[in-house]
Amino acid sequence: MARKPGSRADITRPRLHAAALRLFAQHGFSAVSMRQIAGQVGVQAGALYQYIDDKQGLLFDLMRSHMEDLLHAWSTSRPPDAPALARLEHFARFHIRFHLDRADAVFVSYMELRNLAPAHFTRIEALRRRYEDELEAILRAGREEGSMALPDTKLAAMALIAMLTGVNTWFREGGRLSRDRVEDIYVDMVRKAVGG
Amino acid sequence: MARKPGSRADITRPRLHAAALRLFAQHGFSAVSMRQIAGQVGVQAGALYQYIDDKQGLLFDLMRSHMEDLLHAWSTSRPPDAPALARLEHFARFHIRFHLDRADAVFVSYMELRNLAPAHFTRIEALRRRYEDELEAILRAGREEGSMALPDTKLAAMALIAMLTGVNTWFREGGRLSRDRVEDIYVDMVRKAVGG
DNA sequence: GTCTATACCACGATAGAC
DNA sequence: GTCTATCGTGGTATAGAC
Repeated sequence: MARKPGSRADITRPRLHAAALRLFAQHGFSAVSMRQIAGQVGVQAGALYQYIDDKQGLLFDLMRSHMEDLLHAWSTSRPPDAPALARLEHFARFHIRFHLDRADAVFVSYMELRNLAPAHFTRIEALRRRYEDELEAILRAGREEGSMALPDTKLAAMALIAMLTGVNTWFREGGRLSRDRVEDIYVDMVRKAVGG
Repeated sequence: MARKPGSRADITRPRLHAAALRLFAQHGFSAVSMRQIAGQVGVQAGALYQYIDDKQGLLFDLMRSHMEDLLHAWSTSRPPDAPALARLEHFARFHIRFHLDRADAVFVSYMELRNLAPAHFTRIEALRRRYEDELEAILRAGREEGSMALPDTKLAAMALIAMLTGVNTWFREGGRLSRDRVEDIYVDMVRKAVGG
């Protein structure tokens, strides 16, 4: 599609998404005004409606992008064939890294679900469920192999994801522990937690 | 203090707290208006200012009550002297039960920290830290006893709390698993995760 | 202690000029 | 594609009657 003279959509759209994500993460969806977002982008509030249907649709776009990025990144990172414990370790390291790299998107995607319209909520939940299923498949494989002792793989998947995502709540770059060290310690706990 | 004729403060105050907690949990602090809260309480919005300084102070009161309830409940539930692994199991069961019983307060206290004034934030964080320290003390004892293998007790405490609190995000009463069964499965994972 | 009434301000979203 | 201007609504908080 030819770019019209004077068109700046390819600059403004990413700026809009970046500003909205940062502000929603910092103050919460309802606490942020379209005028605030527009101020960060460098346009007037009315101009934003070239890119969104309404404020709530903007939130949905941000969450969908995040979940699709997550699923895509995992699908290209996932190791093809390996023992389940190795795949579990790979998942844990992938999860921690991906989530630490996108703290704002993670925060918004977990905290603002209640501000989605029901139809949008359903679609985001389906994407999240697909990701949880990826972990659960590894745990089921481990149980079948006999390398993991798990009374309930669904519940274990939820427990492990909560634990791993929790890194985001306290980790600060430049703190007492490096990312790699944190990863190592979590991997150790994860492997032991599922062990037979 | 003598109760004036027509005074209904002892009815209205708890209703205010209950309504605010439920609405904040459901829609988010910023998305809820004083008029909405007043409607649930059965008074006009202006009347609420007999009980609060402002909306933000109401949020702080709710969070402080929750954290003080938590610390008090733990201090009366905590077993005096026992092996660290037994104390850890007791903590895990206490944590899951207490948090499932107060889903709204837990949700608000974790999600709305960003809406506290800095001075209030500091006080809530101090209370939360005291609770985390209770778990960390158990983990340190376990390491000294030799019953737990933990490279970093602070990090392990954060990981376990995130995992246990995560039950709130998916557990539904009357679902596939009973509370007791969920507790058992989590306790099993927690014990294994810290194991030597 | 609660009411009605209201001051004052900001919100999301749209219209029409450029 | 962005601007200015604005519509209609609803926000927090307060004042003063009862």
